[in-house]
Formats: sequence, C-alpha cells, structure tokens
Amino acid sequence: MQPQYQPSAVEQAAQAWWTEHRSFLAREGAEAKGRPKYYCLSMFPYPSGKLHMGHVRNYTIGDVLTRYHRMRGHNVMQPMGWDAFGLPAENAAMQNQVPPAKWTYDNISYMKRQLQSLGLAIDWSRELATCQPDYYRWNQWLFLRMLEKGIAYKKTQVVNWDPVDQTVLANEQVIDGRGWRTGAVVEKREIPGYYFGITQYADELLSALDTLSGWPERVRTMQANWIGKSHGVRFAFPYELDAKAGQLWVYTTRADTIMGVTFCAVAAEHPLAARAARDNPALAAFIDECRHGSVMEADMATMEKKGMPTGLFVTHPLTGARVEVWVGNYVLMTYGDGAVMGVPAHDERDFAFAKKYGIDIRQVVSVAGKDFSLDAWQEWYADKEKGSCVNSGRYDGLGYLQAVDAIAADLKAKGLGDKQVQWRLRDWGVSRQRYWGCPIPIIHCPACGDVPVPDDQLPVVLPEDCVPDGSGNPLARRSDFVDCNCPKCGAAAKRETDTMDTFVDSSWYYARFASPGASTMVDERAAYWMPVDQYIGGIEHAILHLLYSRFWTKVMRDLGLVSYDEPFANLLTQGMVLNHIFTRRTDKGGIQYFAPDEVELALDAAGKVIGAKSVADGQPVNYDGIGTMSKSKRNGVDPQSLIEAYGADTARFYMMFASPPEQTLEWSDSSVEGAYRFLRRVWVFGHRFATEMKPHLPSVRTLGAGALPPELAALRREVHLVLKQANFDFGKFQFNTVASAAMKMLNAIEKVPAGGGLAPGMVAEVVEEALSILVRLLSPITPHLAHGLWTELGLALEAGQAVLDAPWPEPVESALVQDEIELVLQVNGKLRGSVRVPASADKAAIEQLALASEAAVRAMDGKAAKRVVVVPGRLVNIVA
RNA sequence: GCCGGGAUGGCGGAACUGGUAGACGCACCGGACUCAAAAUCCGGCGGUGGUGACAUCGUGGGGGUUCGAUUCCCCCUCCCGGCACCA
Repeated sequence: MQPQYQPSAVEQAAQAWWTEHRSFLAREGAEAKGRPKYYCLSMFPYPSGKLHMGHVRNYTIGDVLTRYHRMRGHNVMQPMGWDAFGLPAENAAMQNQVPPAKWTYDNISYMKRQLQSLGLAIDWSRELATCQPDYYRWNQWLFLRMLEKGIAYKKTQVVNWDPVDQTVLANEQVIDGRGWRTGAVVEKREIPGYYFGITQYADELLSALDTLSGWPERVRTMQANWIGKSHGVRFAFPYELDAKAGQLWVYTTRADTIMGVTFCAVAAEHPLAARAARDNPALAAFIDECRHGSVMEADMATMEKKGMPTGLFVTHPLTGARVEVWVGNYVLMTYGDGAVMGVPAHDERDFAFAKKYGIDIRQVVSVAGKDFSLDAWQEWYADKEKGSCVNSGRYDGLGYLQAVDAIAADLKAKGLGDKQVQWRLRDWGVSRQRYWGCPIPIIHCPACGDVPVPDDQLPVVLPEDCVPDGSGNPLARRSDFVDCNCPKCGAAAKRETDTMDTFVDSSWYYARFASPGASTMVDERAAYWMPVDQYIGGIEHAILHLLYSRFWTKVMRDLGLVSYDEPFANLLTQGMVLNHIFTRRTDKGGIQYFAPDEVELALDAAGKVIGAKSVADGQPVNYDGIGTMSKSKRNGVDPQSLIEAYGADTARFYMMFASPPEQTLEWSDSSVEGAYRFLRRVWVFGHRFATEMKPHLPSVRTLGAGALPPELAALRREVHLVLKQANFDFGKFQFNTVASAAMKMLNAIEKVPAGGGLAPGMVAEVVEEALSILVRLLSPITPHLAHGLWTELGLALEAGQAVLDAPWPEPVESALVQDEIELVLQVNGKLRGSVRVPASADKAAIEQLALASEAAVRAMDGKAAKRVVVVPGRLVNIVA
C-alpha cells in the first residue's frame, strides 16, 4: 500500500469499486434476503447552481446513517432527486436570458457530479426531478382527485401586488414594504386561487403528532402550535343598519372577560368597514392605507397598531350596552370572522389601542393581592389561571372555566353564540402566478366555467422555452399553451396559467422514490419502503414542508393509494452551517463584505483574535460575528474547493466532527486541517501495521483466549471502552463524539507498547483487532479511507467482503473488566481526591475505605461524618 | 409581536437518568528534529493566590431545590430558526 495518504487516489479507487459492483442499488422482495428495510432520505436539494455546505452536511448525515444501518444488517435505500421548480430559476432567467428549464437541467448535472464526488451511497437509479412531466403529472392527477372530493377548491386570496410591474410578488420579493425590482410600495390585492383543505385534517394532524415518537419534541411542539387548536366562544353583537338587522360575529378565547368589552375592531377588508366608509371619506382613506404594505404576518404583528372609528355601533349581547365598531389595521381578515371584541383591561394589544385612542378600560377580572391600574400594563391582567370575575354582574366570583361555561350558556340561550373550537391553521393556498412550476390542470370555458382537465389529457405539459421578464406570467402570452378547447363542450377555451406552489412537488417525492417509473402515482414497491425510516433536513422546514407532507400522505391514504398514516417515522433536523462575517463601511454608507479568505486575522499572545485586515489593501475590516453562509454576505465556502484540497473524506469527517447534527456548525479552516491530519495519521499507522506488525501475525489467532500482559490488556480495554461509548453515541446521532472516539482510539493504538519482552505476534493481534474496529467505526463517516484500509490491510472477516458490508463492531465485555476501580471522593460535595476500591466492594466497604483515605482524613479535619453518599461505580460524598 | 431553540476556556465542542466541568480537536506557548523553515513528534494550556502539595472562584445574569446543579424550577438578557408566495 502507499506509505502516504493520497485522498484522490483512495477515493477514486473506492468509488470505482462501488460503481463496478453496483453497491448502492436498493433491492426489494426476495432480493432483500429477509433483511429489515431501512429507507433513509435527506431532503432533496433545490438545484441552485452548486452544492453549498448545508447540502454537504445534510447528505453526509444521511450517508452516515445509511452506511451504519447497512452494516447493522438492514436492506437500505438512499435515493436522491431534485426539487427543480421554483423562483430562483426565473430570476436567473431574467438575469441571463436563459430559459429556467435549461438553467435548471445544467445545474442538476453539475450538482449531481458534486454529490457523486462526495462518495454518497445513493441509488441513482431512482433519481427524479420535479420539473419532469412524468413526475408532476401526478401532482395534477391528485389535484383533480382532491377537487372531486372537495379537498381542493377555489376562493379569493390576498397577495402582494406590485403596481408598477403589475405582478404578484413573493414575500421574499417584498423589501420593507416595497417591490424588490421597482421599489414601488406593495399593495394587498385579492385574486382568485386554488386551496387545499388542510384544515379538514387539522384534528388528525394534531393528534397524530403523539404517534411521532421518532420526531424531535421541538418540531412536534412547533407543529402543534402552528395548527393552534383553541377552545373559545364565537358570538355576535347584534346591530341595526340601513333598517336591517345584522350581527357582528367575533371569536374569543377569553369569554370570561366579555363584560369588559368597550369596543369592537374589524379588519379593513370587513364588509362593515366597507359599508361605513361609504359616507366617510376619512375612513375610506384609512382603509385604503391599510391596503399598503406586505401580507406577511411578521409585518402585520410588528407594525404600529392603528385604528379609526366607523361611527357604527353594535349592541353588547349580554349587557345591551352600545359598543362602537373600529377598523383596526392589526385585525386579520383571515382568522376567525375578521373581527374581534376589545377588552382593554385584559388584553395587552387592546390595552395599548385603548390608551392610544382614549377608549374606556373596564376591569372585569381581579387577582387577589394585585391592584389594577390604568397607567401601565401588567402581566397578571391577562392571566386566566389566577383571576376571578369582578364588575361582571351575575358572573362575579367565577373563575375562568366557570365563567366561560356560564357566559357561553347565556349566549346560546339568546341564540347569539356558543362554544367553538378554532384553529390557527389556514387552508393551503397553492396557486402561484408564476411560470416555472407545475401547471394547474384547469381549463376556463366561457360557457362551462372552470373545467378540470380529463385524466387522459394529463400531463398538462409546461413549455420549457419561456424566458420570464419580471412582469406577469409569460405563460399567459403563449397562445400554444393557453388556447385550447373545452373538454366538456368543445368550444374555444383558455388554459389556467397559474402553477402550483413548489411545496406541492416536495409533498410526496419520497413516495415516488419508492416506486420509480411506476405507471401509476405509486405502486406496491412504495408499500414495502414506506414510511421513510429516517428523514433528515434543515430545521427551517419544521413546519411547512413537514406539515404539508403529512397532510398529503393522509389525502393519499384516504384515496386508497397508500396504507400508512405518516410519511416519516424518524426525523433528524440538522442545524445550519455558519461562517465569520467581515465588513467595512463604504464612503456612501453601504456595507462591503469580505470573504474570510480575503481577511488576515491579528492574534494576541494567547491566540485570541484582536483584529482583522484585508489581504488586498492591508486596511482594517470589522469582524461582524457569525452568520449563515450566504452569497450576499460573501462568507460561503465552496465544497468543491474543499474536496479538491483535502478529499471528500476530510470534508465528511470535519462536518461530522465539528458539531452535533442538530446544532449549528461554525466553519473553521484550521479545524478542517485537523480532520485531514487525523485521517492521514490513520492511513500512516495502517501502513506501519502492514509493514512492521502484520508479518508477525500468528496463523492461528488466540486473542481473548488467555490473559494478555497488562500493557496490552489496557490497550485492548481502552479500545473496547471507547467503542462502547461510540456505539451509544451513534444511537443518539451524536456523530461528533463518534468521530472523537475514533481519534481517541487512534491515540491509544499509536502508543502500542513494543519490545519489553512482549511477543510481537501478540502485539500484532491486539493491534489488528483494534484497527479492524477503528476502520469499521470510521467507515460510515470516511467510507473511501475505510474501504482502502480494509482491503489493503486484509481486515475482511470473510473473503472478498468490503467494509461496507462488514458487520458493525460490538465491544467484547471480557475485555472491559477490571479488578480495581477509582471512585471520586467528595467532602460536602467538593472534590477532595479519589479512592481506589476493589470492583466487587459493597457500599459498606466503600464507605470504610473512603473514610479511612488520606484525602478524606485531611479534608474532614477531625470532624465526624454525618452521612456518606455512595454512587456505585462513580463517587463517594462524605457529608460532615 | 407570536411560536420554537440556544448560550460552557482564546475557538468548535464533551460531560451517560442530578455525580470528577472543559473529553476530543483547533489555536497558542515550550521542547526535540533541522544550517534554517515547514511538516512531524513530545510536553503545557479556564481565572486568581502559592516554589509546591494545595486553596479558591468559574458553565449568559439573578434567585431557588439538593449531600451534590452545565443538568431540575422561577425571573431576566442576548443570539438563532419559523411566521403560511424563498426553498
């Protein structure tokens, strides 16, 4: 074997071997040979151009798990594909005058080569791209099924409208309330669109979270809060207007405070607001003002709360009091009925609103020992657990639950309300006024209306040669796409030009991977592979993508297409990859970003960073902390250059070692070098073993049969002890400590005692076993290095067996035993030394030995022990 | 604003169910090798006091529970992710 570690040679050889042996083709049925299936899936990438470090991290984690489970005896499947529709392709098209399709396919072929150079154990025979008609036709097909079942339907939606470009903007394209290209103030506009009735599944999506024991608690909590089941009361304020009786319906979770209502507020889009504005120009102007700005909830929630009275009054359903109706810019038309009751005394937002506009504040809940004040908001005003009703007539003295019950009953008796369960979750709007997406299979006929495209005319194929220009949807200008005949009456008709949200594409790709090439949406192979055993992706997908996929699965199940309830049995949410940010203020007040390799750091004597300067001009730059790698901040590191400089194994090892998968990972060039150094040491020691030790190996191995000399027993014990911990850590997905275990193991093996009367054959045997364990432990993380060493050192347990199919190593218990153990000695909880005791000693014996120890006697200073706490195998604490 | 998460040496991080805080690595310092440098190898490395054994403080800040708290509870600060048309 080569005495030096040459990653490119090692990696090319390993990859050639895997290709030749078709090592990563997943098998089904009899070919699975009775092994349990393990479907390991990383979230597929958007083909943005080239891989970024987040991809490398994501796919390395998936690959480590895939290879680990394979060695554990599973029938593994790890597919890969492309989330190929989306906005960036249209942006690139505008910039480069290249059709999104070409840009996308070019990116895919480049990124595929990059993924292959990482040595991922991917079954490429299952590759798919969501922009291919034989994939997205099933989006269209299922859309039609959902339409038939009433799960898909049409209604108006509120969008960001750029009045200059005359186009709908994505939230991302709205910067500070203005269009990103035109700078025009964005308006809210209502247009028709298709929705998926995810709320029909709200109950199950919530309750089934309890069955997802393989999901992180935080993701389940986020989804539960997002679905947002709340128990409250929906009730009405009657009014009379234009000589007609009407009712203003509101929803509240705080019905116990209903006696404190001093105003109502409606959304600007509410019919009552429109009616009031009819003869109130000031109000009309205010409503118009509310139309400006983005539709993002974060913007709505942080903007200044403004309101204006409508001059209309409604009647309090219980007190009969006249209550004025206001228009509030903070009231969401999309939640509940687009109107809220205002209780300034017990709602922080209402309090601020009332203070601002001089509305009455009426206390109706009190907490014993707390004084109510009109001057400043207090947390307890809104604490429904502790208070009871006051100033509330017949409800006085009731706690939250009793008050809600009594009030709901009274409202019900009057026919003006009842208890109601409310969801925060809204139906999923899927229409996008964009070109590069899956066409919605609808035809608009002047006579028949909206007509679904018949199944036998699917797929509705998207033309791939359009170049968008930023104003409107280019599809609308393509008569060869738009003009068609009505499937019902045959008359000339227009095809729908909206495309589907790209979240639709990613809501079921995992199932298609399990039935590649099927002539139906999925086939029986999906029944074998699904659900995904391990799903891996960024935490930023914790809600939308994962919730939509769960919803989509339940729809497919109810259509009889699949029989599982949930798509992802286990979920690992990986953290982001961060890097340092360096900036300089420009003369014009802008910010200039410097890539980390354009900056030289100044260190003090202890190695602490005390300054930075530009390599180019030697002038100082500011260190702006750490942030996600991004093009705009110029702090990204190109995986390609990393692989070229150090090899894929170093990139993989560094990624796993630098941080546990769920946490953020901070980039460090020197730590990458550290990873490389380690891999080189492994290789070099392998060479030393092959040349210096292996020749002494006895033909019949006796390891474990008899007692080893103490030095070798200690080495062997260390190796097995570290392995035991590493196996435990693997189960926790804590790959950083697995990597560090491999380092510890090498540290121990490198110090292998030699000479001193030790039989060289015995030394070689202990080292061979240690290397066999180390190489297998490393193989999921650094598969090329492991493949090379396994072969070159002849470590295979069965002839011809590659390391990727070798059995996972388990610690040998007999190698771990020891006669004496060391316990930590504490006095009053403070470390005061240690005490050696026989491994078999019982509590009484340990107490005695501890009390008699030199360290204890000194620390006790003649005082008597009140109590002795013994934690077996760990410590003794003497309480004096 | 709302929901979720995080904070440990100069840095990334470790610490099993409450039991030796700082494993492993990086950086830095010292030594060996070298004409010299790089690479490599050996040693040191939280703060303060002490020649030293050792003492003492120390896991974002404040309080609590416990023989014992990075870990559990309460309050606060800052940072990160999501907020429905980025993917």
